[in-house]
Amino acid sequence: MENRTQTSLIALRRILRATELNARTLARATGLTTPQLIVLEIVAAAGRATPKDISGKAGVGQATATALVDKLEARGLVTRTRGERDKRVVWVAPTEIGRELLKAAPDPLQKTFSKQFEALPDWEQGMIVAALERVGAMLNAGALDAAPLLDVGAVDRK
Amino acid sequence: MENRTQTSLIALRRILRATELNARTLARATGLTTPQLIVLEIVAAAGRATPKDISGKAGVGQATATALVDKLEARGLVTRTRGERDKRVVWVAPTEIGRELLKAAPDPLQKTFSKQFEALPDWEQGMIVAALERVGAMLNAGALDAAPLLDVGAVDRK
DNA sequence: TGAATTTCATTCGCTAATCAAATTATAATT
DNA sequence: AATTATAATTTGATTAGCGAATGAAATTCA
Repeated sequence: MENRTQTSLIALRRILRATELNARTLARATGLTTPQLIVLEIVAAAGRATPKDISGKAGVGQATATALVDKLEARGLVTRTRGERDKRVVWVAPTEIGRELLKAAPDPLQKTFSKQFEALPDWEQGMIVAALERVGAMLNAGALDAAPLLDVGAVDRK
Repeated sequence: MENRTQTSLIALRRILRATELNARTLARATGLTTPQLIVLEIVAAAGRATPKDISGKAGVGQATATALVDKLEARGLVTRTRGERDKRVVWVAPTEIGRELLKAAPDPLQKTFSKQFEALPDWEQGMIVAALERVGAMLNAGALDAAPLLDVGAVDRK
């Protein structure tokens, strides 16, 4: 593999690691787990959301979304309300406490990044945006590739 | 927040999302979960490793490392051997099957990325490397380099 | 209209990951 | 010899997540 490819992959991994660490820190700081926090953010950003919305945006199954909402509801961070028009749906909305929690625990990584990014000269900001978008496009291009299925052997059970 | 900052954050999220999807795809393809795959890669890259090594490199607790090694051992992908010199330690080493699994399941995301990256004109490659490193540095500015638990699944092999 | 189908949310049963604390065995130190 | 340190494991708990099944409501269609 070429040197530059290697270098770029390493750089990418550093970025991923930083975000992973950040997620854990944030989780500890708020007393919520990362998926719970994500759900709360989705709900707060949208004003209200159904479990189905949440499931789609958070990238988890509906059952999991329900379970996560359970946790948040138990902590008084969100409320559930049956839909008026369509009684099958449940609207999940943040409580005041939920909103305040998000406000009080702003993403430190995002903050750090924003601050530094905004201090960069114009040309460099442009370069970074272009590069990130390029990389994102490249990574998403492969998302549709079929997964090579391997015969790893039977799944063991005890 | 400025527009460009916003744009760059969105681009970053797209990258993260792609890697998450990739981890799941990979997990399905190999029949292993992401943490299991990471452990196998660590072990294979080093030739052999103790649970403590694994714990450090994967960024999980020792108990978790032991549990993950259990799974891999049950599937015949790694072996455990007591240390000769120091009988407290356990050396975890990949089996032939384990090595072959890794060889047969190259990271699809990494592959896609590499292929496209290498097709880029020289100046653009340079730009991307520079931008990624810049971003990595910015994100890591506050954080300590501690736990490299990556979704991307590949530990450097040179 | 009434029956079949679809759509949502939830529940249930199960597996995986993870940690902290306790335990066991071995090594090193005093 | 006794103490302390280190390595791995076991134990007990929580969280996340999936898939299948269930129930309720809306929609389609005959």
